[in-house]
Amino acid sequence: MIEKTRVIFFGTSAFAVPVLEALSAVADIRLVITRPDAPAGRGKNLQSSPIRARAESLNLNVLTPGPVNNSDFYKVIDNAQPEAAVLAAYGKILPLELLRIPAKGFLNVHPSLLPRHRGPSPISGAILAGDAQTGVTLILLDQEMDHGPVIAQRSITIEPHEHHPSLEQRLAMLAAEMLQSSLLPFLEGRITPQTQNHDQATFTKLLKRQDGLIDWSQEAATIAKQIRAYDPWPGTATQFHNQPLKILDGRAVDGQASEPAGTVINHLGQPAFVCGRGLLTHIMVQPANGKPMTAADFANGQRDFIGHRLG
RNA sequence: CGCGGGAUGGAGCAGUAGCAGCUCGCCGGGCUCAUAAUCCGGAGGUCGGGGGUGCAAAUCCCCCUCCCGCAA
Repeated sequence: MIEKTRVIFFGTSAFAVPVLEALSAVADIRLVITRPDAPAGRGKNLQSSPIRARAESLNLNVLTPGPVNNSDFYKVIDNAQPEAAVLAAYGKILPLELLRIPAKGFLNVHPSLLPRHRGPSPISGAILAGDAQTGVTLILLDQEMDHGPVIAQRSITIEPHEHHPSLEQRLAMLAAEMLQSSLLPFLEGRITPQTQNHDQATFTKLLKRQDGLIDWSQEAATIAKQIRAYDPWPGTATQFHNQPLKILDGRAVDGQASEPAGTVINHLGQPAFVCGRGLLTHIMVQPANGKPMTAADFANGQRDFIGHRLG
């Protein structure tokens, strides 16, 4: 039996889980590096990363270092004698000294069609941009973010009303398939990485809670894309009676209204929100202490909802 | 012990001790070429569960279960 390639895996979020599983089938994973447990959720209990949970169930060695830019950590990595490393949604920038340790380099799974949507929120970036297609790119890491040469790339179609979670899940599956089919050919030298066309690079930024506050003066189409891109983080919300009101879904339609942007109006018997241009319809909301519901249901209990101007 | 809100007909909500209500939906009927229209009538609730106090509890006290917002 042939010895499997020794690799180290870096990853944190749920997107990385199928990738880890695929990797475990084709390589000898000596170490899994993920971010430390952190207080999270109601009650502020310590919570493991999805990768930590899955790696432990696969009986893999897991490390959860805080800072990774120190010689002690480099030594640990070096001692594992990795031929290559794979990184997927880890959440931290790795120092160049670390990238140099594995002889075959660090492979990075990035959920966009690089050089488009480099950076920390590529999936949201593709939805926000209104792209018809996105995909997964397997690259080698170099000193710049999402900048290295391309080993493999495949695209998929973004469905018309698709939200982030669905797209992320499909991209994760694609990423897992790609890693499984490309890793060995790359390590055996049968794939030559191709330099990216840096002139066409676009960049995404880290999403903050503030990004999820809806500006009703924007076009309905823009707001609808935000709703889909920011689900579930940071989410999209507005204010109603000084309470947050999450907007979970909505569709942009053409239409004019005399009311100012942010006003809730009756449109064909359903609540609709007036935007800078067009209307938002087919709305799902979630009030501060309630479950998700249609805007029509919400309006039944909040008699002043229609006609109210959201903030 | 991070902070906080909630559970009331099928859905969404009001109701701080004295006959359980509102909007929507549903069923039947009227009007109508038609409906996101409108009119008339009707069904549907042991008020999350258990215990306590009261002449009387959805409402006050104690315990339990479930759900959610903020924060990360």
